[in-house]
Amino acid sequence: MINFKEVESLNTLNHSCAHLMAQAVKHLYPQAKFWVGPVVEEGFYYDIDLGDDVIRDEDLARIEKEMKKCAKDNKRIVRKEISRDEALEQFKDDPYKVDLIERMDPGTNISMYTQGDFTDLCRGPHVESTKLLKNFKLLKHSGAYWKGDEKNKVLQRIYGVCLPTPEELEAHLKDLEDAKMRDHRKLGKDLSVFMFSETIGAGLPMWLPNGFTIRRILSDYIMDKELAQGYVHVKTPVVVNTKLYKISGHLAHYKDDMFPIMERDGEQFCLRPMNCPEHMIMYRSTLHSYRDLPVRIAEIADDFRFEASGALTGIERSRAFVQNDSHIFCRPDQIADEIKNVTKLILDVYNDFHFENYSFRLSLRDPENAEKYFGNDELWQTSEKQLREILTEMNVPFYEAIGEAAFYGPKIDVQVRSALGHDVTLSTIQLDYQLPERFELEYVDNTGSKVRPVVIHRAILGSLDRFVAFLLEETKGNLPLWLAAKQAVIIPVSPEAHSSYANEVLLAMKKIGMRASVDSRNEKLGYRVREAQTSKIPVEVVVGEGEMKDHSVTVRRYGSKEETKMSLDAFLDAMISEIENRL
RNA sequence: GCCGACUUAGCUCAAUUGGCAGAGCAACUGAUUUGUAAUCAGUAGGUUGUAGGUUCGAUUCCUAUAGUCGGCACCA
Repeated sequence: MINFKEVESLNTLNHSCAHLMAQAVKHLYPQAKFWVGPVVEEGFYYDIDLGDDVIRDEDLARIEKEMKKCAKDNKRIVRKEISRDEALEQFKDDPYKVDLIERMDPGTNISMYTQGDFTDLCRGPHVESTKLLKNFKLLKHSGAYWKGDEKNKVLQRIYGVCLPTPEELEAHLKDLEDAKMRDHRKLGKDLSVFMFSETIGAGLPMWLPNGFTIRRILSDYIMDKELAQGYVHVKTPVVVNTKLYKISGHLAHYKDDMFPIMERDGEQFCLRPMNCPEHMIMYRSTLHSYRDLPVRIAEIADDFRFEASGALTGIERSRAFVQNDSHIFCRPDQIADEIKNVTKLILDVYNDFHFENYSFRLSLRDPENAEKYFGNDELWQTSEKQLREILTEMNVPFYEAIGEAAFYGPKIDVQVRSALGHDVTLSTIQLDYQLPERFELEYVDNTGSKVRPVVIHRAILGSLDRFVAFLLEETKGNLPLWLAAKQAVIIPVSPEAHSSYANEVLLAMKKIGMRASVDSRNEKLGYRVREAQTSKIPVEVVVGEGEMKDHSVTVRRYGSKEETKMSLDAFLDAMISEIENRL
């Protein structure tokens, strides 16, 4: 997908197109006042105050029409510089422009761009003339809080995209359409992976047999990896007494994101939004020697968060999900090694899934919002520095993001992009000095005194739900053999004559642990082949007269037209190898 | 939660200005016994998301509500 922000020529083109749109909007809505119109990865947008008016779907076509008119005029786009004071005077009736100008340094000149009857404050640069802006499309519109603060007025935001030629525009719009085809919500429905029901409730997914099979394979896979790395697995309850979250601080910091509290016999309970506090209690239940650390407690844990209704996105963000969670309790001198091991595990797992499109993000606190976070400045600076050094030392490329930290500590997140372009966190590693303090965790050091350990929170697959969402989108629903819910279908050419041999083949495949079935329905071969293909089943085995005679199979793989006849034994060996090597 | 939109058979979609709600696929029944992407015929399937209202009459107009979608905000 094109990144309009990073390609310089497209950046200029799209920013100029934002001005063209503003000009058209001004023609149609004379009361319009303009905030900012930046270029973003997907094109451009402009935030506009229309007074009491709002943009509706049908308005986009009207605005597009007016833009075409403005572009046809072929107006030159002219730059002019004025002083800050002159600018303040000229825009004194526009509170948005005044706000922008006042935040610039006194003494700096301010540039303005004019095209025909429209002038806007802008840093530029712009294209020469409006006639270069003919190949655009307004994509969507929405309300957007001024300055991103929900206490502020809702402005009207209109998104669009502009390309140099009609052909490129058409191709780009086609790409956007295609992306929708691999949206995990569509694939999940088409392939019967999961479902939602209005009667069950919004954001509460139900995993269908296919989906459950995939999840079971994933959780077995990750638990085996963890066992090999010295983790221990536990199970803790999803309903807990709220006093647990009073100690952890979640009740103060997180209550809005939790399901409502339940009361019975004078006690309060809640559905857990995460399981860290329970692991703290579990650690605290026994005495720990410095020799025994690190203790790595892991759980495939059901968690519940009352996500805002507008935030729900299939199984990518739901209200009930399962985390592949762990808490590592270690000595301060073990932090670096532990974080390195977790990072290595993440890279190892991503390699097994053949993921390539991900990036490491160092998530830091926003010092301007210090009250949102626990702990003192010095501790934050030390731990942020520590994570930065580890990533640098490991040669893992990363970027830094201010304001993305957890309230108790900085994080290393692994970010991926969904089919529709959302930036979501898959894996996470979090350094935490706060919970050990709040739960008064201890271990006995080599002098016999009690010392506080450090906690590292980490999730490799993140949540199994979100992981499956990403997996479906990355593979377009065409899962590798080891993960496919149904790995093979065996089709007897004639259900009557060849079913018994087909069942013999099935038995052999089941013996090597494969998930397969025989399709002996009273349908033509072509019909059954078609259904196997549209269900994206990786392996299709056809058996008829010939195969029966020499104990062989004819194999066709998903997405391929090639038919390969081989002995049953050779076929089984190939399957075993492919599954074991996770190809 | 906020702004905008959508919701018709199991699925994908139709239904002219308010006038008897349709199609394809799937399901079921029968015939057909199949060599790599849809064999033929028939049957059944709906309080048009839900609850109100306007009207002689509502899938269509209005109100509320639920769910979904696109953004915004949120996202340990």
